[in-house]
Amino acid sequence: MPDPYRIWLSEVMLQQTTVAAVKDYFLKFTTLWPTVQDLAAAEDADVMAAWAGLGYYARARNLLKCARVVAAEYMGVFPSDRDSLQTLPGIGPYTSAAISAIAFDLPETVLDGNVERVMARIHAIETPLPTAKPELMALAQALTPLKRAGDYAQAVMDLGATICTPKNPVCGICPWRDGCEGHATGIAPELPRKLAKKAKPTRRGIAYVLRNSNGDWLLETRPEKGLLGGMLGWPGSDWSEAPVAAPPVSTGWEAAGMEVRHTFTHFHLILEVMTARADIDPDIGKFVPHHAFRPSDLPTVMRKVFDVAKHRFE
DNA sequence: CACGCGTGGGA
DNA sequence: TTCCCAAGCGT
Repeated sequence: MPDPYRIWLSEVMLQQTTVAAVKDYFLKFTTLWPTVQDLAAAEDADVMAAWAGLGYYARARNLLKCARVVAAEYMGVFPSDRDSLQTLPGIGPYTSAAISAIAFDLPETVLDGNVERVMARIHAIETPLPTAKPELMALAQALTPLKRAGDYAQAVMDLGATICTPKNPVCGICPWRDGCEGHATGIAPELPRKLAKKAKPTRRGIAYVLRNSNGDWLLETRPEKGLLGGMLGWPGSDWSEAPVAAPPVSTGWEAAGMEVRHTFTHFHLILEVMTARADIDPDIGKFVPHHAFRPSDLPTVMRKVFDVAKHRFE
């Protein structure tokens, strides 16, 4: 049997994330924390730092919560049934089915974006997502085998990731081409249809990068909830149309000269970067010693700020 | 239940 | 440059 801990970890990392992006993180996590008990015993800050750059940071917070529940209430043994799995933090309909099927060989139907796309195409479903989801689930259930449902699920997901791709599907080499109604009618590449998305607004903000005379960096741990929750970051203004400057100390701030641009799920952000050196005790955050500071512990937008600011201290 | 929540890569 | 995403979940 595959190690349920590793299946769970990989499935959570793969939520809305490509295999290429996950690979190194999976190796890092399994090296640092080989078992769910090891992960459960880890420091929050270490787990968040190890997750930095992978995005959707609520996944990391829930990952740790889940590990601690499994360690404390399940004696370190993951449950095998969907219903129990789905009560755990960060495990929803997709992940519970994937763990049941892949780790425990139970005949659960795994429905992710790949399976939705493959089902929509082979059955030529023109109903747009998310409306079509229940229909696609029923079609996926009808095809799920009683044996090796996990292998089957991974095969369909691999098909969706490599051949039945969102754009430019390679129908010429597809093993399901003959039975594919979408291919027969020539609309496969357009499926699944989706409702139009909202445009992303642009917000602005100011980030403050402060070092003291020891070379330590002023950073804050962001609140648990919300954007970049629980992650390290530079103190700054709010992010809005008209940000209100809020430097952590009153001193001679200088603009770094280059803006940082970053796009989140639902808005574009343009950050002005201000830098200063001062030994004033700040109200916000705390100085991280020079030797303990690793830019790789920061979420990507904060690492971009560092990349712009660091030249000011050379 | 619609929305908030990251990132890097490809077209 | 800009847009589209990719193995979803929580609220």
